[in-house]
Amino acid sequence: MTAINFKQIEEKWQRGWADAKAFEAEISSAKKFFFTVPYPYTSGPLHIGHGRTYTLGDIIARFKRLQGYNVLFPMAFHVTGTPILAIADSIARGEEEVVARFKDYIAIYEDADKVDELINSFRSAENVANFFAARISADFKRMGYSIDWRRKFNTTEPMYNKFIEWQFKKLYDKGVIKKGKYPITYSIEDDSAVGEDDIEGGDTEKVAVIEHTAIKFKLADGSCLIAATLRPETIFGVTNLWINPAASYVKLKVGDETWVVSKEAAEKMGYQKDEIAVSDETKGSVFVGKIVKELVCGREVPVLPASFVDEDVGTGVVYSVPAHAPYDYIALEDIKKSGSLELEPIKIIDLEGYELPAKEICERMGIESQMDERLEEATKIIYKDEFYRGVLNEKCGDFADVKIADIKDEVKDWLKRENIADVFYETSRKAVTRGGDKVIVAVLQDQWFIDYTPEWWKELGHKLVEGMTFYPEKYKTYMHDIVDWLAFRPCARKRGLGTQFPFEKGWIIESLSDSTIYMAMYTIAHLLRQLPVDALTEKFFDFVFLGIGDAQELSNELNVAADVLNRIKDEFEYWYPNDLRHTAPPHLSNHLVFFLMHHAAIFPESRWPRAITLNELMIREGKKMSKSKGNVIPLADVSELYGVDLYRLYCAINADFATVVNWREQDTEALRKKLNAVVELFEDSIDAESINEAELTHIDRWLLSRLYRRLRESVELFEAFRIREAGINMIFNAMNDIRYYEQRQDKDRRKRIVRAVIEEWLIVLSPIVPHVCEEIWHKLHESFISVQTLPVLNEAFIDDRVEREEEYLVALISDIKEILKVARLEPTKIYVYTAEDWKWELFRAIQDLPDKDKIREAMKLRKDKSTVEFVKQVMKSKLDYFELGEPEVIEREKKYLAKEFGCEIGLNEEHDPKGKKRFAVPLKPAIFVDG
RNA sequence: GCGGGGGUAGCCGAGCUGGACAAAGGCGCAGGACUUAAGAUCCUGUUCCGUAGGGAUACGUGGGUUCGAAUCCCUCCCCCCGCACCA
Repeated sequence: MTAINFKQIEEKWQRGWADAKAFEAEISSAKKFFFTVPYPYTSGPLHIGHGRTYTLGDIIARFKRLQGYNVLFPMAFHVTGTPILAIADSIARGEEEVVARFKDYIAIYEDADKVDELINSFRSAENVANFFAARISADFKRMGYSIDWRRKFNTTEPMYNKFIEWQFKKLYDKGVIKKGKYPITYSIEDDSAVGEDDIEGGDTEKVAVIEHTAIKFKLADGSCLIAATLRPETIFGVTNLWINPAASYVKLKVGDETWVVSKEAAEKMGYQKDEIAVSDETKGSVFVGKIVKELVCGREVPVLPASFVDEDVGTGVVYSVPAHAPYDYIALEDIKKSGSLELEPIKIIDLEGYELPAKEICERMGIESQMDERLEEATKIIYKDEFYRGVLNEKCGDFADVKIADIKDEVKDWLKRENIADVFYETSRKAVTRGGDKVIVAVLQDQWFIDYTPEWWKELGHKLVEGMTFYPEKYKTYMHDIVDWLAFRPCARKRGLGTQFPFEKGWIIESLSDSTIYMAMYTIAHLLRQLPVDALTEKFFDFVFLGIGDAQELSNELNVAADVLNRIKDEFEYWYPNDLRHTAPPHLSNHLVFFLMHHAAIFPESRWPRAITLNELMIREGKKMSKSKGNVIPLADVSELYGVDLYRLYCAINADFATVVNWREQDTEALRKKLNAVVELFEDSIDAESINEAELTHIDRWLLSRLYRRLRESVELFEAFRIREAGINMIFNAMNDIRYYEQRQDKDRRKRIVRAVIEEWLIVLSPIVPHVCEEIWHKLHESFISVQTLPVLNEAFIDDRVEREEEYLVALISDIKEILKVARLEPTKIYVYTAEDWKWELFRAIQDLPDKDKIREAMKLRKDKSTVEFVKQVMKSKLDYFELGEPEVIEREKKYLAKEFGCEIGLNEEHDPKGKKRFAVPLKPAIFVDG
């Protein structure tokens, strides 16, 4: 027997499929199945984790093909957005880390001598995108995915731009494209918004926009010192303000008020507020010693100096609550040490376990200096504790006796209403762009949004979700929640690759908003290429997608033949809607919900998506895969390292959709052995002489029954997307059946039995491991297994009786073994006693009765003490009733039993020295061992 | 915080619409078969007790519901994930 060269057959059949155009889908009279997975973003190589989703997708597509569907499984590439641009910019700037990373990426695919030239070309975003798009499509071909590549496109192509414009016009007409204010992370230097990809370390440590409350404290001259805080509820406990004497402060004209904040804060505010004027720069020391009035209770408090105040965080002014803020407490102690100041903390929060929380936490942690880094930690502990467990006390007016967690927002809103406070946005941490410029928060005054809040839209969304199938099912409820939660979403940006926003110059459509109904493009992409871009007008898409307008009129207008227009429309109408979208749960609250909502808004119900399946992610050796950990295996290396079919099998079998797959080297080895065993079994059996029904023995029939049953179950499992169970059934369980058979029979005969089911087996298995199945199939047939339809399984061979007889035998053997083990006997003869007829009769009569009635009914039928004992035994043994000619079965298998135990077997003989016979119940014979 | 998921034998991991569950499968470990040997493969065992097919104890913790709970309800402890404009 020759071992299969996996790599060689992968290439052979992939070429074969491509040459035969096996997966190019055309309109036909057959029932269609339009299947999509998300197009990959082409900013780098894909790894085995990404591969899981695409692989399971391909398995589903292949299975649907077996079911006789005309399957369309297309693919495209996502290019729009900022990351690719950010990468190209970084490389153009010569950022070492990025350059090194992309050199590594190139080296995955290309020879070392080409790397420098290619990395040079990566200064252009387009080249980055094209390079990876080409490599990823090669990867996908190497994974054996059954994709129709003719419909490939990318999201920066002119025809795609036209399509997106159309989509936005439809939404605009519905009145959901709106303008409004919105805080974003922003670079002053670049004069533009910055995303996670633009920020230094943004992928590992996110930068969020945090809303601070900026509270006004009135100086004698009428101007206000503005102190920013995350804990506005503590305003009741303020004892003083802190200011950094060395830092610069400025006056700020805001409306008819004058504010004093740090110079840095003033600059930030310039990006958050309309029309403010800056003047009068001074040092913080100028304010030290002044008295300000807090506007809640009207108390007067002093401004004191503090070195911990950072002019570049918040407003550079902090109000002090020494009872509850460790920083404030320590700073106040310092001041007291050096002077004669009479300030005592004002306690406003009751917290179990503390008298004065800030004081006690510092004492417990041994913190004494303003510069102690542990102050940060102390602050976190107190903040959290007080937030969840703390209650505002009687000093807090209307807010007293309420938990902080429940009152915080109300206090904030009240302060704003009373014009005591304003909003100031700050980044969650200090951050710079990859180019080294400071990241601040800016408030865009005219951001474009999609407004998902209209009632009509929510209703349609829920209706759509309700009518869909989700697997795993739990995601349906979850999706309803997401539809409710979805509100306003910015849909355009100033920067990035993408389609021009049609309603205002200078904006690009944001890259998730341009990926919502793109499945529709697959149906017609290959045909649109033959048309001039100018022809792709709003009316054109209205005609194709919505059936609005007349082909002839449109033909005249666009100068495109009417039959071409009709052909395009037919193609769309044949394939749409999307029957199944397979993806991963992280997409639920963004891409998927937009996908659903936009379909609901734009298309009629008949074009709404039908089903969504989702698989969890993949980790490796128990850890998350990430480029920073360096534990990523590129998809491109799978064939070389493992073999594609092994990888596919692992994805299919290792975990259900809802479970994270753990890629473990040790497990891949175990699975490799298993796959090899299956392949060997097929190869070994394929040439065996066929067997005809008359020749079949009991155990032959048993194996056939098992295998056919497994295949039938597997098909059902596939249909329910339970691919893992289907795979286990056809690989592990079936192999166990065969091993068992080989123990009972000889190997040569096994070959003939396997030969009888081999074609069906291969077909059902082929979605998971298409290459090896194709290889073996071709020893019998010319055609591709990948385009077969499911066999009609020979149900007649699925035989309950045969299987139960075998179960009976297995149970008997295991009982005998148990006895031999416990009694430590070397048997000389084993006596088996089957239940007498009267027991069987009673057994049948009482099997369906509830336990409590069994004895009474049995006694009615047979008045004898032994009846009671027998019924008790039956109840205890919990036997499942079925008819079986016990003596016949044992008689038939006497030889096998004798061989198994190496001694003679006596069946229902008189010899019964220990009186075991009376213990026999139906389906559980009594046993006596001589030895 | 809001929302979601989870804790199962030495390890990974199924089961979780309550009963046949001492709990699938894999790995590991032990013994055996095969082999000159190694590897591969196959068989047996892998909580405790038991000289007759049985019993006891077990599925994070502590309670509860039930004739019966890994599975349902509650307490507590611990772990993981998402929270938006970003692909």
